[in-house]
Amino acid sequence: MLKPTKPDLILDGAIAEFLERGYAAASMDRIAARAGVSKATVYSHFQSKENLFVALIERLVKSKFLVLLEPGQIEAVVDVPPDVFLRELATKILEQPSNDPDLTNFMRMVVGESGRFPELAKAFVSALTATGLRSLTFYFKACPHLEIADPEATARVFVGAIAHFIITQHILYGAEIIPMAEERLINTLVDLITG
Amino acid sequence: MLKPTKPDLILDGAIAEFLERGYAAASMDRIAARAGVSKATVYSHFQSKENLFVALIERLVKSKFLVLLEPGQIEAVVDVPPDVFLRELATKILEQPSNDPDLTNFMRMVVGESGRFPELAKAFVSALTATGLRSLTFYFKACPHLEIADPEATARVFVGAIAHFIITQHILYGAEIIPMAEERLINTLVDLITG
DNA sequence: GTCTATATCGCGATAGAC
DNA sequence: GTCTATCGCGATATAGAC
Repeated sequence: MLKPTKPDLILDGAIAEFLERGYAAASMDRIAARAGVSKATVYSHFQSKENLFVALIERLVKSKFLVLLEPGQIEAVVDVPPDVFLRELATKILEQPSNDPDLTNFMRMVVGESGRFPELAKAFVSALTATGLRSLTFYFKACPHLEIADPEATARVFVGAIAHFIITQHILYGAEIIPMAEERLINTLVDLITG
Repeated sequence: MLKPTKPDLILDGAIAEFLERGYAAASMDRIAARAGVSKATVYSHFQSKENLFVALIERLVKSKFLVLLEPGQIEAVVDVPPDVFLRELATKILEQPSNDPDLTNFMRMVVGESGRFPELAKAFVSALTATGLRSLTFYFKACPHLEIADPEATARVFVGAIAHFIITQHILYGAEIIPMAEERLINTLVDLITG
């Protein structure tokens, strides 16, 4: 499509503005300017700043950052050795912040606004965390020779260790304070789970 | 002391305001009102909103939330069985959000403002995450019969799994979407590490 | 539908009396 | 040191022409 619709232009401008400044500091004037439309046009499509923000985050949750773990990916690889599969999975997740720098600011905003926008936080958990945990739990159950007593809790440990590593190292700039090679985390995690 | 100083009154008011609304939406008028002083008095002690915010977060990082893991605590218990010790440690950390509800909003704010206040994020990582990891790494090294190949990375897994559980369940309201008893995480984590 | 122009308000920060 | 009163600005949101 050569001519994107105005709402799409507005949402694109809003992404940049909100991700850069956060909800409260984002300006509807700047969003309109970035989109190349007037402020009145923004308000004719989204009735308020809060409406625009909610529509935006829901769009981001549903489309842009859903690639992390697609349900179909895991079921197809039950024949690969578990340590190889888990190592690849961990590597792929840890690469995400480098592949899409927006992801870092997006997580900052979801966490930062979770107290004032609980529904958005829940949408994030449902779409990303819950989906990933469900897939990984399914995989652990499908690998009976791993003898995992509690597949669901084991998935929490795996995802939690990796997600917190990303939060600490990249989002909170811990890489400059307590650096650690990703391989060490991956090796330790895979060894713990596959024995 | 019967009469708290003005700066302390101001900081107390600022805590509530910033934790409730976040940096950008916090109002210097409301902070002054909460502290029971005039706005000019606030500016005479802290030259700007940003200065006040930085002073506040540094105070919170250094004092209020440092109780999580004191360095002296771990060294004294090398004779307790590791599984018992790790279980108690995990339980204590997981209880923190209930013991101090401010902790939840504090973590929301540190993560949410980390892009615009990187130094505060680093102060948080240095004071809390790094301290906790250092203590736990020391403990793992002092338990040679656990045969931990990489104590530092193992500490990351332990702390990361628990911290991410808190973030998902409490900060992002995941408890309503993907509930899980804390015991299951603790059991799984301790079993993985102590074999 | 989209624009320009404006209404209304609260913000961070300060001047000046006491 | 602390107050009252205020400045200048940019915010969200809207009215009305086209």
